[in-house]
Amino acid sequence: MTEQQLFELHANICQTLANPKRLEIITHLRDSEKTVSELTEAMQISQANLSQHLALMRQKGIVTARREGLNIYYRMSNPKIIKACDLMREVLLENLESGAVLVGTARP
Amino acid sequence: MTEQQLFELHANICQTLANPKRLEIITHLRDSEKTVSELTEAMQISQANLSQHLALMRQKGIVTARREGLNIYYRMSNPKIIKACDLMREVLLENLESGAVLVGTARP
DNA sequence: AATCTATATTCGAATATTAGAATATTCGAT
DNA sequence: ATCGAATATTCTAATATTCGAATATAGATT
Repeated sequence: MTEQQLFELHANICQTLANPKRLEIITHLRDSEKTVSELTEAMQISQANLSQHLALMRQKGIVTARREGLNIYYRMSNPKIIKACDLMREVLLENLESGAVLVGTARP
Repeated sequence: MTEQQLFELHANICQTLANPKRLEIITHLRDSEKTVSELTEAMQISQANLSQHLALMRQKGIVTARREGLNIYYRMSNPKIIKACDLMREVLLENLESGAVLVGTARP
């Protein structure tokens, strides 16, 4: 495992966090596991699209799933992810307060 | 500023970290500022491409730059970014040890 | 076994990102 | 003012991501 490969895997994790809906999923899973239905109801997103995001997060090891009857419960697989997100959010808020311009989703 | 907008800006920060070269830049800037030349020599990357990455990181508030004569020194704008990266790296290493499959840059 | 409910997968078009190539800018020295 | 060194920008083709639409699967219920 070269350092370059580690950077690539690390970038993969960041990439998985780099989506507003997935970040919202993470905040919903912050304190407790949730079913897909619960998430669908809590968010403004289609069930299919939510399932796509969850599949991606599963494959990257961000969340884990367990089935219970018809429902599938998702939870964060590692609380450090939440910590990392919190830190980035702090940075964001500090930058906003200091008047930095961070708008725009397209490449600047 | 709605919660949705915050998620988008947050995703923007994650997106900016979601590239192996940019993560490598961050590790090079971990302890001290560096000039573009120093970074170009330390990494396997063209000067033009490095400059592109630095511009993106500047615009997202990840790094800041100061000129001194011909050289431009870059440094991390907020140590919390480094902390967040460290946490994600820890998660990555833990996942690797537990045998998770996280390979592949393409969409899984 | 037929059916219903919850969830997942596949496909495709629109959009975004990446890195190389070429070129431009900025500053210091002569 | 011109030149050279350091850095930045623009353009572009290749590649990757996103989300809706349609469809598929797994388990419960009758």
